[in-house]
Amino acid sequence: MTSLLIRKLEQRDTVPDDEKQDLEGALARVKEFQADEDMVREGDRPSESILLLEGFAARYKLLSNGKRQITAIHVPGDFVDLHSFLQKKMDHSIVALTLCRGGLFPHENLRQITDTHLHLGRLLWLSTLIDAAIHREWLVAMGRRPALNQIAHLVCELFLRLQTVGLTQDLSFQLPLTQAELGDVLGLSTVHVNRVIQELRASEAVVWRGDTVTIEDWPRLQEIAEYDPTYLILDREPR
Amino acid sequence: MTSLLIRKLEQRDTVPDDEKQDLEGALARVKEFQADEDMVREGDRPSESILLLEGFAARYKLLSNGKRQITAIHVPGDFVDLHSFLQKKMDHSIVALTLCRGGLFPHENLRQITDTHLHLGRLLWLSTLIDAAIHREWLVAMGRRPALNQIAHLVCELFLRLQTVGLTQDLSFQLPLTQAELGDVLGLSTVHVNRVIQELRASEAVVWRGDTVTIEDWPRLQEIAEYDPTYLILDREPR
DNA sequence: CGGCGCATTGAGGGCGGTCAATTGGTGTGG
DNA sequence: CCACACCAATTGACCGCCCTCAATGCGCCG
Repeated sequence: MTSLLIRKLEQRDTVPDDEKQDLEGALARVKEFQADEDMVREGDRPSESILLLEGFAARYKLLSNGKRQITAIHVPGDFVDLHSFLQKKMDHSIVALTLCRGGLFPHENLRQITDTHLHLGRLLWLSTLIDAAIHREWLVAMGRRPALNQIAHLVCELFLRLQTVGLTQDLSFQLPLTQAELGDVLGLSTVHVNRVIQELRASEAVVWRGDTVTIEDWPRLQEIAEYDPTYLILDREPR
Repeated sequence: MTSLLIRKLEQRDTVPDDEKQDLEGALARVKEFQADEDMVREGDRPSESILLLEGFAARYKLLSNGKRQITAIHVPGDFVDLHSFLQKKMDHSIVALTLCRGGLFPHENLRQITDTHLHLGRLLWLSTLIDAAIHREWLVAMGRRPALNQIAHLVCELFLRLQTVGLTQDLSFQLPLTQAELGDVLGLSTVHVNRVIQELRASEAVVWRGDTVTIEDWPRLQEIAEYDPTYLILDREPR
């Protein structure tokens, strides 16, 4: 059940067998979430953290004016709310964007394996640091990049993150988000997302039809996005 | 030297004396940074992390078009680059916004105290989670709030963060950032920052003269910002 | 076939950007 | 004590990216 998470961790460091086994053992049960169902809600005090096994999920906040901002997109292999282990009270909600399966890790189990395996604990810490690094990259994109570059940046990021967990096919991947949801990610209106996607298509860097995104010209896309993947920490070294 | 950090941690959990002592012991030396001097640079692989003892610092990224986005503001008591302990390679730079003093914690020392004191390790993990929560809040503000609300939100946040480390006087605090730097924080132009600050003054929620910001009407300011401090995790409980 | 959700398009408006000039405070040298 | 430089704050004019409102297409499914 934890193979995608382990694959993600092994991208950054070697993971000994005993750590893998105890990690697997810490998973208590699997729960299914319908599309558009909240997996965790703002204000909750979860007693377990959810590892996304299948599907796409998003962290978000709602404002009083009815607007929504998505602050993270999660793909299989990501812990969607590992931070609740120490943060205790949720400051935002998490929604299943598609049908999702989640592996539940009781906080007491997480406590036990991180106390036992200090190295594994550091890798879990690292995975929350990667989340933070992605947040920063989105901040840069939202604050200082025009919409076309911003959306190109998102495509680059999702491609690499999905590739890490084996969810790409050659140079294409499934992106099951509506344009309205993309707008909530990028801080744009649905209408503008639509126009910018058309502009991206016109650049011929990607083919984007329905849920399928295919990168036709990676150098060109990377140039539009001014993309540097350092923040994803894709190098394996002792941590 | 570590009193402000300890104060920050004690806001979230009790810190036993032996943890305090070993934390203090892990600080190797103190270094001074001039205003506008980079404390750490993108691409660096620091062997030590810096605890900000005095002054204001900021994490930022530069884009090829010459624009800059600040992704975090750090105040005394904050570790500016604790994440480099596990992340190894810096994906962004950190600049001293004012004259700063920083306490240097060699990563080997951090490794030792987090291996020895699992609880202290969790508190340091937590402090990086708070950084991430702040990133998310900024994402919401940049993506979905108009500039006036966004800047009001920043004022609320900085007031509470500075209050935690005792750097407020009653309802006012020093904010030694130029309007250009605030623009880089908020993703706005200098000109617009200026206009929005004037608008905020006109609301009579704050008095903002030079470096000094005084909150005149907290409820009104909080309402403008739609401010909920949950994300700062200001409650003390076992972690 | 009709309903529904999502993508797409058009028209018009506003928030925030750029460019450029002016003000004002502070520090320095004559 | 004043001239000058310098930096940050402020203001004005104009522009454009992106927003809102609203309608239309389009594929899927009961």
